[in-house]
Amino acid sequence: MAAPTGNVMERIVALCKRRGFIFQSSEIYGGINGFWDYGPLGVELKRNLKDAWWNDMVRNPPLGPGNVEYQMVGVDCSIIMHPQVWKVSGHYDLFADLMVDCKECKRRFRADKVFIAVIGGDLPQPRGVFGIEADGLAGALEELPNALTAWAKGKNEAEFKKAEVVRTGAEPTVNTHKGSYVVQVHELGKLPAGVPRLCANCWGELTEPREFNLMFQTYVGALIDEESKAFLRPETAQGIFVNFKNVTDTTRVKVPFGIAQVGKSFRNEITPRNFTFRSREFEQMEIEFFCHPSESRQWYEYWRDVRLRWYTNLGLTSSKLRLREHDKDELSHYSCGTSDIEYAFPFLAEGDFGELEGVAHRGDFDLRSHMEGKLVNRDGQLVVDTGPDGKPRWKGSGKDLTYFDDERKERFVPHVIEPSAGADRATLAVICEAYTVDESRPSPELMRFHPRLAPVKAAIFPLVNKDGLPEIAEPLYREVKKRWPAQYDAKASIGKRYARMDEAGTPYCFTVDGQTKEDGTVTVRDRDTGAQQRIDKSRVVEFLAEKLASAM
RNA sequence: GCGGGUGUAGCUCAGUGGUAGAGCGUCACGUUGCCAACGUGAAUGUCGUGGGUUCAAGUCCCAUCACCCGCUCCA
Repeated sequence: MAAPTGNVMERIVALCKRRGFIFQSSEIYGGINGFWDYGPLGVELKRNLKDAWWNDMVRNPPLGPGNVEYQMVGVDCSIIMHPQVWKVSGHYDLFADLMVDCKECKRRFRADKVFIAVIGGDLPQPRGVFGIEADGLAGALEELPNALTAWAKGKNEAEFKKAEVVRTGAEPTVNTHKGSYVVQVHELGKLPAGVPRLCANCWGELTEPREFNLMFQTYVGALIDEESKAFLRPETAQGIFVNFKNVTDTTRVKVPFGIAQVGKSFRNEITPRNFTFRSREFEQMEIEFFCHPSESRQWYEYWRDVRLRWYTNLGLTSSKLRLREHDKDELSHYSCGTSDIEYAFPFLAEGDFGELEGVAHRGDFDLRSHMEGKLVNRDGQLVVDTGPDGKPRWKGSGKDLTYFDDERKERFVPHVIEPSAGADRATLAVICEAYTVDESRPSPELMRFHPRLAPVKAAIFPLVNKDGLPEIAEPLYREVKKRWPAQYDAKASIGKRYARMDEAGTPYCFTVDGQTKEDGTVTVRDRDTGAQQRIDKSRVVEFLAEKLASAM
């Protein structure tokens, strides 16, 4: 076969299509943006990955810090939940961002991050107007001198090129060689009549603020009205939080313990891109780990390390993986620490990494929210978000989600560590990692999946499709496939059959040949090295069991 | 959402307004007897989709969808 052409990612996408790992959703109708299907090999691969996660994290998790045992249990929650869940969790407000676009430079801003400065605002005709991009009004005032300089230079406003900004009283003043002007800085949502919305980048005209809703909406019941509106979950985590009390009431788990869930989530991403990396429908593997507040830091560090190790154990090379601790200004308002586990996907620029999993220290934010109502950060304190009437903006359940620790004789709201992994992203990383081109091989393209993840574990071939060889190979195949996904192939040359298995990532091929008839041995061919050895055909299942077990 | 590029067989891609093509893959038969071997044959196309121009459109024009790249966005 000719050497593969095109860039690495294009070749990976082509192989995924060609061999049935991943197809575009609704392809015969032209596809649908942001949705993908797994084919026969892909579904096995992804299932193996999810099974590995469930086994390693839920059924048989590693020992905790100081070799303590802890409990892990699972749940499987509905995708559509009570709409109040999303209002209290903050998704409803956060996902409905107002955005503005610049009609000229085409940049997009969050409406609450754009401020309009009016110079000489006390005059009927302001001396100048420009936009400032900043986080909050205070930030906008801080940013004013830089924004003014940029505007003066960009719009060639000679008078203001060397202007000085001074703060006197409530409003800043701009001093130039010609005079001094009061500056008013307005929030975009509270612009006085007649003040234009201008871009903070090119000072062009901005659109009206427009709503971007990142949650998928649907209606529960046949009657479509505002009352019946509901949402497809944008994360699996909330199902765990709202079942916290159910789990502690019914399972005898004791803090520290974790609840895990694997399932689909939905987000109306603005720009789905990069193959399956950013999809609108995706699958998550999430753990919410509940612990005493005094131990939360050590559990956070524990999970961060456990999760990173899990990926390396499944064959992702450490040089392409990294753990990135979020900066303070990058943290969500509730988080006391977050690390991303990232992978150097081939579709990213050299040196860039894409998120596989976030491990977040969420404090008591989630359980408290579902007790008290939606929380906001006010001066470093998480308090219930209240409306103009002083009542909670979004009411919590009012249920007691505190935990009584019998050993400590103490009641508290557990802190939460959340390792939240993307099943599709991990699958994609595994595919990218496995994809190998070795021009020295007769079959240059192969998928070097970790044997535990390989969609097909073994292939059984008669060297030729006659001379009594199929009569030996077929029973062997039936024996193997009782335990693992296996394939039988009697067609084409032996080299072509090996090559097909290389592309599917099958780690071992067993070939029945003339010698098998004499001494009962078959050859085992190793995918990665091409090396062969002979073993007795009665040992094939044992051989595979050893190889697949040691691979864990 | 913006700008640029691409879209023809399962994959990779040729195709000058005038008959829809190649290589690989797939399937069958033969040969072969441990690494995409060889021979013979076969199947496979809404030329992304919808309009328009034209005697005639894969080719030109318009719209639209999808994918890739760059912005933007990603709680």
